[in-house]
Amino acid sequence: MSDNRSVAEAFEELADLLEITGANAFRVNATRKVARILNDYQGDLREAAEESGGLESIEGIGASSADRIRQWCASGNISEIDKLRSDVPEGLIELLHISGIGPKTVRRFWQEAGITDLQSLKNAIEEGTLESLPRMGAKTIANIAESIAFAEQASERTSIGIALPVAEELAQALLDTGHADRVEYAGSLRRGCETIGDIDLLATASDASRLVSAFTTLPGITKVLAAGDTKASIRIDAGIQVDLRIVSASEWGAAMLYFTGSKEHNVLLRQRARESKRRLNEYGLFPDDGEEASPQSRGIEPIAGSTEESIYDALGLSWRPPELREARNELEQTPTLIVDADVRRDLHTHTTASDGHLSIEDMANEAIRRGFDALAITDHSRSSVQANGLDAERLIAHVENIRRVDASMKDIKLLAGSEVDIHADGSLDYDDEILAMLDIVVASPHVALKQSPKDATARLIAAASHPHVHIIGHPTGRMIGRRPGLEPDMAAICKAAAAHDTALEINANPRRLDLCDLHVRLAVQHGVPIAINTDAHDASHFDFLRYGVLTARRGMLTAELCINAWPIDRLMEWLDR
DNA sequence: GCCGTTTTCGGCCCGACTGTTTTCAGTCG
Repeated sequence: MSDNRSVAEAFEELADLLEITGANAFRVNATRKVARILNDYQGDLREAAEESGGLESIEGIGASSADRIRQWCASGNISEIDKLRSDVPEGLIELLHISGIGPKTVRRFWQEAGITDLQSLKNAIEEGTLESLPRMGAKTIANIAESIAFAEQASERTSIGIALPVAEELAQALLDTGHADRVEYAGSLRRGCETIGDIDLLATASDASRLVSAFTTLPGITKVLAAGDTKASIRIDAGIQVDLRIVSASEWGAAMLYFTGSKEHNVLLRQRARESKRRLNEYGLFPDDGEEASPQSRGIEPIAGSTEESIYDALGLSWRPPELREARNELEQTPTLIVDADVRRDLHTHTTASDGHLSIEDMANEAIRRGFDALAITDHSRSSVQANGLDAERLIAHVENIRRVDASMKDIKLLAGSEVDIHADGSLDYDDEILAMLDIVVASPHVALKQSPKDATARLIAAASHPHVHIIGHPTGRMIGRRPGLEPDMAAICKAAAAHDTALEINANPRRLDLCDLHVRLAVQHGVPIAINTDAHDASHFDFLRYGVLTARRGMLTAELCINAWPIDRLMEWLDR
């Protein structure tokens, strides 16, 4: 694990411990914010710690957090966390992460019922000892028991590759009931996050209560968590929670803004509204007259609210693409981000020659069907034995096949390539003379993904500096939620890639999304060319493109820097260089 | 704990829903 992530986790734990001990909520929030900032931080934390005032210059990190980070850098731990750990039973932290149980409840369980972990909570529920606590009725206890059961069998977050199609189906299902006028998904899904906690749907309807009852009786529901006049939550059998909020058309923009988040972005906007004596909530942007009761409940007319644009405009900001609403560089100028339609070709795909499911012809026809002007066939190299990688002899025959099919097809340009393994030491899996005969070389790490950051950096710099390499494929080799992959000094990789005009790939497979959004941002800042490829092994895998584009947009990628979006002549020149 | 062309102290985003109360605390997003 990288230093930055380790310290971020320490601060996350500190926030949990503070919450359980009943610390000031603003202090807890500030601590969580520090954890998030450290997690996003792309610089060298140790370097910043050594520089006088280096840490304090990062917005959101004050003197005491800076001291704690320096302490961590020097000794590997933080004394306040150690102190709290000795006071608070370790098992309480996992209770905090169960839906419906918050810090106050954890604290009461601990201090008033002697509960110290999940098991003792389950025992207390079974023995009925919780009911003696105030404000702890039978229904609350039953809900907690159910949340525990759910948490024990469900994984924490869902891949965007699963959630996005489900959200689109649900939105269509609600429209099909005839009770909704408009339904769209919002939340982390709309922001294009790689994983999502739940699906947020926003709707307009002439009869909200009928839509709520239609929603809570959709097929495939395992539990209705809440059902109010304008808001309802369900859990569906895919194990995902889905929230529906029904608003009027005049509130649509404010609600979309609020429901899309991120929470931190909303806070920024609301702070900005307050600075100019206005008040932003999910019903609109209102003048702030100092009254506590909500303005919409007092019939006050909003300044803006029907569209997101109108609200940003009234706050003196330009509309912000959802992918960039993460409270990172929010005031930075937004370039025109790449869109799906900009991508004209896929430069990393497989066929039956290695571990793909379709022939060269079938892949080419699928690419034509999707409107691509070119397709690179890049089967695995010899070391990827598990993927039926090609030795030099098979590769030469395969290249001949690709060129023969290419000659027979008018509507697409086929590029004969390879996805060449990058060995642990940075050398490649084919000799230079073999590589030289290929149209395109994608070099990817597949093994030795646990090597040290130092070795990983040297390995990837060597590959990015190789004269025959065009693209570094899935640079870290991570699998989301399963393995972290390499953790190189990405800034150093970007410098090498920029110097040698080598592209870094965003592998669009939703299980990978590698580069991740923050690495894309770094690469874009270094002017590194970026490839967005699906790594398709089958026709349906071309659908992954959208996830790659969302990740690219989160990294502020423009079409200009994306080699898949260039005019074909420019690409061919670049490949030939 | 963080922050400051109003403040170095005193603020810190805002509302819906539930379950428990009988006016509201806690949780969530």
